[in-house]
Amino acid sequence: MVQLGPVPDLSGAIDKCAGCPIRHRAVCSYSSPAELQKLESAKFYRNYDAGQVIAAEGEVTRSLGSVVTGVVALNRTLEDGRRQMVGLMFASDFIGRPLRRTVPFEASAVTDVRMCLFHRSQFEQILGDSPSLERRLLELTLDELDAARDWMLLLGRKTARERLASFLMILTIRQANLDKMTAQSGQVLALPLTREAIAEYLGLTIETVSRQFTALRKDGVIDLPDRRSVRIADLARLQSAAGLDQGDEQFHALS
Amino acid sequence: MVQLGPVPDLSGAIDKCAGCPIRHRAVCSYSSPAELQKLESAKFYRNYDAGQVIAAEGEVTRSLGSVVTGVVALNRTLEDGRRQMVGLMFASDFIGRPLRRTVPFEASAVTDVRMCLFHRSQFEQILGDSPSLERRLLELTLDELDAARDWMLLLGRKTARERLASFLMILTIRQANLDKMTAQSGQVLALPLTREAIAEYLGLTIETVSRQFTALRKDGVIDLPDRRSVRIADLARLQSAAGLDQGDEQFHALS
DNA sequence: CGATATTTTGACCCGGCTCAACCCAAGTGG
DNA sequence: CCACTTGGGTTGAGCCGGGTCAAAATATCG
Repeated sequence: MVQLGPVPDLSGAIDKCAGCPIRHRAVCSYSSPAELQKLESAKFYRNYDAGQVIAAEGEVTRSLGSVVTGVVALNRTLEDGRRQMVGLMFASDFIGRPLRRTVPFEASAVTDVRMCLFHRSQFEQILGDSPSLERRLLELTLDELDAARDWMLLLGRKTARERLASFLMILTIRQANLDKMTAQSGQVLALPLTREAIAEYLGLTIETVSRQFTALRKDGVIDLPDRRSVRIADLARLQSAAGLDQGDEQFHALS
Repeated sequence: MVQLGPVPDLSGAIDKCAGCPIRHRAVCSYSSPAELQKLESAKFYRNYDAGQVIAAEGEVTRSLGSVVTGVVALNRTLEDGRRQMVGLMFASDFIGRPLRRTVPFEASAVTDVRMCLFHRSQFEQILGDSPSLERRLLELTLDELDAARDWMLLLGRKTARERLASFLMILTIRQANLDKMTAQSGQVLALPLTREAIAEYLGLTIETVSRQFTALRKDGVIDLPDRRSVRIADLARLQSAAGLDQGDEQFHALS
């Protein structure tokens, strides 16, 4: 089902940073042309199929880099198999920790994924004399920490309904921002995650996620045109179902 | 009950960095003597009483800095009052986000606390031309992100018993490291947190925390000499009660 | 069109929450 | 010195939201 190990697909290794779709938001977005030159010669691309494991839990990783397209999930697992997602990375997000040998979680491709990668030692070397790279990495890490803290509130205190509504709100706002629009009722979301992945994100079971989808639909908050899309029928009610009324900071900080 | 606002206690503003107890672990630990000079002239100390709010949720903060002594909790709150702790900071941990105007959580002193602070604008300026400061801040932020992810696993998937055992393990290892020892059975912990704060940390109610303390005691895993201390009667069983067997990465990464 | 995986729905159960009472130590004032 | 208060902690009884187990419904794919 799930294929292990990276596929050494080097197609597109000749791509230029200049035309890169994540050029203005990724870790390299503050880099000068000179720095970009160094990064450009060090980088390489790799593609992963949906479901593929990018890095196993505890594995010694030799490379790290940015998501160019697609969605990557980070998961932690208990011995008995209980799994909790601890990170969900979209285009321009940076995966892999400089200054650390291993990753304490599993990274897997949720959709087909294209990564822009560096060998760790090489990246750390460039990082060492590139303050702009380091500054951007610090910013990205702070953003992730904020997201993790919102997520902790969700996991620790919210009901199943609030969790699912929060998740849909996050996706809605994110997509609206990407489309340079404001979120609004009628908006249609393409869900990149399976029910199982959503359950892992929310700290619930698949069954509960499914029931809450049904409940939100019956309440007229959302429509479910098909299994992989959601139409936001009533954004205001979705937001209040998420346990956050307007004016809350969370949904402004999602870049 | 809880006193709002910072107490302008400037006692000890003349302290030198050289003799600082957190000199070798805080954000300044990589700084050269020249950089330290700049930091030294910009810093100031402030003390807070146990229970005092250091920064309110959403407040525009004008300063940020390191915990010198004591323990600080970061909490997020839902409209209806449900609270979840999202950060627990000890000596040498850094609080406050450079490059951000507001904090999205409440910071409050769990014990009496002493902070080494900087005005935000001044700190950001120094940060701008001090790669060693920025490097250390990145490391500290990455460490916090790791801790946040472990915490998410706890909140999303662990039982009440596992949560409390995990919390006690974390405190045990942290204290052992501070004492330059290895954690072991017989070790006695001074709990800095009330039952309420522990419940906020663990995403549980006070009652459940109390019941789990009793259960662990009855099972011979811990002793409770008094309400604010715990004796680790059987470290191995505590560890397995935490849902992590030996060899797990988590308890090595706690600095 | 089977065959397999994903999702939904149903029935039942249980761990942790709620509500309430009680305990205990540390003030506090008469 | 003692009655009373106050705040934190513990314990008990009962309930309920979300988990578990099972089966049906609905994709998806050779």
